[in-house]
Amino acid sequence: MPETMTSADLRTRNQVRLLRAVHDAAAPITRAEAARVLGIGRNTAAALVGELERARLLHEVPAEAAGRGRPTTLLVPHPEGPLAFAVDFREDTWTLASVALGGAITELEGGEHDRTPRVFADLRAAIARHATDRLAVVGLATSGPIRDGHRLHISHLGWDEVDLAGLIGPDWPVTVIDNDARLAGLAEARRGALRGMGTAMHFHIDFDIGGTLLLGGDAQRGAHNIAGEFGHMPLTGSPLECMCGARGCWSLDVGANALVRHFGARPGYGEGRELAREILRWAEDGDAEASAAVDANAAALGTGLGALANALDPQAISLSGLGVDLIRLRRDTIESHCAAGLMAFRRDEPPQILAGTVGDAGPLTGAAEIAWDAILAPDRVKALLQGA
Amino acid sequence: MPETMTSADLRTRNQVRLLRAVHDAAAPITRAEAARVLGIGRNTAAALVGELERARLLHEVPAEAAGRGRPTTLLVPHPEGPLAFAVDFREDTWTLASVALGGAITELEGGEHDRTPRVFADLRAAIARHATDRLAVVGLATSGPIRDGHRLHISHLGWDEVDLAGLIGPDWPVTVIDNDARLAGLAEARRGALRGMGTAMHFHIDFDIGGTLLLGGDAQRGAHNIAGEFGHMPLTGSPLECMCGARGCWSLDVGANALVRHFGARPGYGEGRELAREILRWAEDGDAEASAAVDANAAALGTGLGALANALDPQAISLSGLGVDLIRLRRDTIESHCAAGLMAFRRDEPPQILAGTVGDAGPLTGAAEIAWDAILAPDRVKALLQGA
DNA sequence: CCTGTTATGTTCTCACCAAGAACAAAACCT
DNA sequence: AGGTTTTGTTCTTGGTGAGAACATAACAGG
Repeated sequence: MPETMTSADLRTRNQVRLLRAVHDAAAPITRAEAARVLGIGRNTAAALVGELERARLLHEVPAEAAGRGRPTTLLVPHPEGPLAFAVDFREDTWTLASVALGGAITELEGGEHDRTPRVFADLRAAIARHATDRLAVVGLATSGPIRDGHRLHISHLGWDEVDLAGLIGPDWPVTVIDNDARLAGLAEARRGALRGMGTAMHFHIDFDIGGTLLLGGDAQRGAHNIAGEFGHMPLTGSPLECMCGARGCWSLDVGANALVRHFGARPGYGEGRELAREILRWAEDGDAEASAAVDANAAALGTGLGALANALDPQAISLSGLGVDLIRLRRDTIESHCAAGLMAFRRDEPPQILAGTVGDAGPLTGAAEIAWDAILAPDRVKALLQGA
Repeated sequence: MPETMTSADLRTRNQVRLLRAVHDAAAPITRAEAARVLGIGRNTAAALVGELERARLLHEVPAEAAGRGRPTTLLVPHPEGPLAFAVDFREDTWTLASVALGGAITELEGGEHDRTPRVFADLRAAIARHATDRLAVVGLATSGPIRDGHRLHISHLGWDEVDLAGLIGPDWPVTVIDNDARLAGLAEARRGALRGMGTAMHFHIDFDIGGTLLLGGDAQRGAHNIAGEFGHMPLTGSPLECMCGARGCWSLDVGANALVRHFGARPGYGEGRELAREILRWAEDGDAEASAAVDANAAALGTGLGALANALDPQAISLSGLGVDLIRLRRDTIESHCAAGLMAFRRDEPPQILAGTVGDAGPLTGAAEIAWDAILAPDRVKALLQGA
């Protein structure tokens, strides 16, 4: 919302709030319910919805009566309304999906790629194959930090400061981009295990640890858009040098690389992920060596979480990727090491440690969220309303 | 601002914005200037100011003409308008000050105390001595975490979970309270070295390290109001056990306790602070032993800052307390160790490390800010306007 | 000293907004 | 079948900021 507000902006503001209420709700809400939630009168709600319907942003369908009272309507996405596309761009695959208001995801297409920036041309082509005039914004999840929003750095693809302006050109639809770990956290905050929490954290554990601090349902980005490298803090006393250039990083003790290193394999960004999964399976089957590796991983994970909880005081911490397995296999180890790292006075109220509920769809879901954030920006909604 | 807004709330919103513009400005602004800043018309500004003047929130005084054009008025605090009182409650002294809109501080009284919660009765009495009906809100800075906003824990006074409800009773004026390190950071963000920065951090280095993450000019509080214990993360590999209950805390290597420990003195919360200052002086005078202690302190400080910058990506980091001396004496050591702890790709754009400019007045200034935040809350402003 | 320029204050009209009251409608309950 | 409950609809009303037109008070320059 623009700082300055005229009485006309007030209307836009309430319409955005209404759209957000529809988008954020777990299930479709009725018009009367929306009026109650927003604290506005039924008459005003009717007027707002009417305009939004004409602008093809909302659609009213009869709601089956529930109890007494005159039947109302359900607020659902307009069948000809704007759509967000979401792209989950991974190590060697990508997925393109279409996402309606409310967050319903329809997978459109997937593909593999050759790990070169040429893949962006493929993505553009895939988007073009499915795009209609309903496509409003593309949200893209990628790994690696995206400095200042356009300088992409994906170390395991060997992409060093690739300029997104050269990849996402003027022929693209409006595109917003962020990194996968942050978007996975955003997805948990908006639609998953962290919903409704004022202060929370999320960590995605893959080769190493990426994460984000979530405040009021929004992911923090930092001054240069590269916040969230919690894995590169020296929290567990490792003596090793990290690929990132620092020493003793938490990620050296947690994640696929750390698991693999326990088995003497040289950690890197090749088959490490498969081997790590195997190690987890071996540990589950009782293999002693594998169990020790998983124990160490879980312990280091817990230690780091405790340290971070001291500093940032999250209500809960959710995990995705290998973190889900570690919770399943070693919750006690994680929690006891977390508690040991907590300041004593915090131990009676430790952060909840949760497995993410959005799961593998985290980056895609998060990408959809930032795309819809862009669509539901006041200025854009205002333009859509005026155009109609 | 309430989520729900009627057209009347719009007026309040703009009046709050106007008051904030006056409060936040470095120097008094004119009415025409305020209109430009807020993006409203001169007519609207005149109406808003008129109501605020009647409500004794603002006062207009003729501005000496600067260049051409019809002379305008300066917006200054109303001579009979509300005042905030700010209290800086320290280890064994306290200071009470009165703060007008705009942030001008008038020290009223100071005192010593016996380190027992009885001091709160003294504070209440001091406030009563100076209070008039202009007193609106008291802001109080204390050390130690304040869990859930009311459970006070000051380890070096031996206060363990003292309930503020028993100390700040219903006979007190409206009082807001927060801890000194966080408020010092808030002061830097609002009126000091961090002004205008979207993401920044502040650390107050005393016996140990307290700090806060500052986002958009506001200090983060966490889920239980106990965020900011950055000093209790194991960032520098210390093998020692910390008084907090964890192990290896950063604070074991940085701050007065760490300096004192270098000299074989048992760190605690007694004369440590004086000895630490002496060590700094000896180091300045060239004493080798003291220099080594200061070197180690500065190195550990830098290492920790680098780690935190990886995670949170602040634009700048400001320091207060001993941190100011460490910057003065060992900026290079701090910066080189910070750089070594940074991920390599961050090193060409490291966080600025700044000495705080609010200085010793940080907690008091921050306490005044949270008090004025409470006064300038939309609901309160609305009530004041209606009462007039 | 007079006149034009410039920035601001002031007044008035206007489009717009949400609240609220009163009434209508459509379901359920007994 | 009639009362109850919830929501939709309509109309009036008080309030808000924008914008245009004009007034005012300083300065600058001849």
